[in-house]
Amino acid sequence: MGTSDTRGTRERLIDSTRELLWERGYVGTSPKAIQERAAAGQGSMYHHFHGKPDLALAAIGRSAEELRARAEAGFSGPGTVTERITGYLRREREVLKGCPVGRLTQDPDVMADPELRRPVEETFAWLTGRLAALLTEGRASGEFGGGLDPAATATALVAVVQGGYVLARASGSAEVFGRAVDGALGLLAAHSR
Amino acid sequence: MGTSDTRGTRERLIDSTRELLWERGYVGTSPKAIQERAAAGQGSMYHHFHGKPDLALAAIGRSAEELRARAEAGFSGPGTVTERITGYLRREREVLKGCPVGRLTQDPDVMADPELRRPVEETFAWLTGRLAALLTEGRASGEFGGGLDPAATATALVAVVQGGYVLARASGSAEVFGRAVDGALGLLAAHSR
DNA sequence: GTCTATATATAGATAGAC
DNA sequence: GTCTATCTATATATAGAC
Repeated sequence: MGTSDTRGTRERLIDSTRELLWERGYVGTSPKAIQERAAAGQGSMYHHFHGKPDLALAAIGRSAEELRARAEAGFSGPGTVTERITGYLRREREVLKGCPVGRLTQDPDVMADPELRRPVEETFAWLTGRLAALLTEGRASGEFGGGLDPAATATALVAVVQGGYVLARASGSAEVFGRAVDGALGLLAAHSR
Repeated sequence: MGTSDTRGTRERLIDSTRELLWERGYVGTSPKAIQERAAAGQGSMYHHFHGKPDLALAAIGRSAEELRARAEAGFSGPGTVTERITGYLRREREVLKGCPVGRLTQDPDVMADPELRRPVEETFAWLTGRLAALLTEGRASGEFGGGLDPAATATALVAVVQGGYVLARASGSAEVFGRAVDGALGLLAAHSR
């Protein structure tokens, strides 16, 4: 994320909030911790933002945007649908840190606030829809059999990624994430022609 | 869970801690909130438990035990392997509340404490192993093709459940969980003979 | 824009009376 | 076993000087 000194206080505050939300969640993140990590004072933080929720909104929006951009980069690249989906699933991730957006679904205060919740909801709706479109494309081109349900399969694939993070964190091993993905790809392969 | 008055203070404290850990996580759960929900005083809580971590340990152990028992009930029942796995995946769940054990993987203070973490780790190791054994059984009996990788597939299935919770919470809709499960079962069906 | 002072509420406990 | 008092640290700000 690059919390460099040249970024300006406002940006550093957003970055440090993103990191802390990722590591500790919303309830576990205090203004003081944000300030310390950003090397900013109390006054600076409350000058640039109205408070913790306001800062969290900026941070969550940024993380959601980044997730989307990274995924889209893989989806719209070259290759068959299977190749692009495989690339997305096998892309390098900081698996043991979990998903910076997905983890927010476990934060009651985030989910209770419509403003904070929206980016989370939209991110997964977009991601699932995008994968479903790819699968539809693959079915139309004959890459997959007609029995494949694009919407359900797309949802399952996104779930494997999110669940893969959970299992990796539970076991303390990034390999488990790879195993979940391999399992999903193995099943998907059975649907190929 | 039944926080009835007849259960004894100690049990009520464990129950209310389980509920709060489920709803708000470890960091988001205060001793005061636990006491209020259990209708127990400060003194009672610290008489029965050494503090928040001690109480959390009892609560997490109980939840892990319950998850395991419920899963095993479905796994060891009658029917083909596919039927039993389908039964497990489609079993009724409080989907929008998330998984009481899986959500703990997002709690940094739980994962940082080896004692609190162990039940979480063991639960998913057991669950994945148990499903892998079932899939191996199904492959041996010819229910699935030889190309199916039991360990990877089992991991993917557990991930679909955990990720299904995440997506359901993100969208605010329990249906999404069912869609993820349907997608996984659709893929698994392609591996059947 | 940033800093320091100040303020209220809650977290997470300990001590000792009953 | 349970209750009340007390305690220190932190959460989450606001106010006003510089």
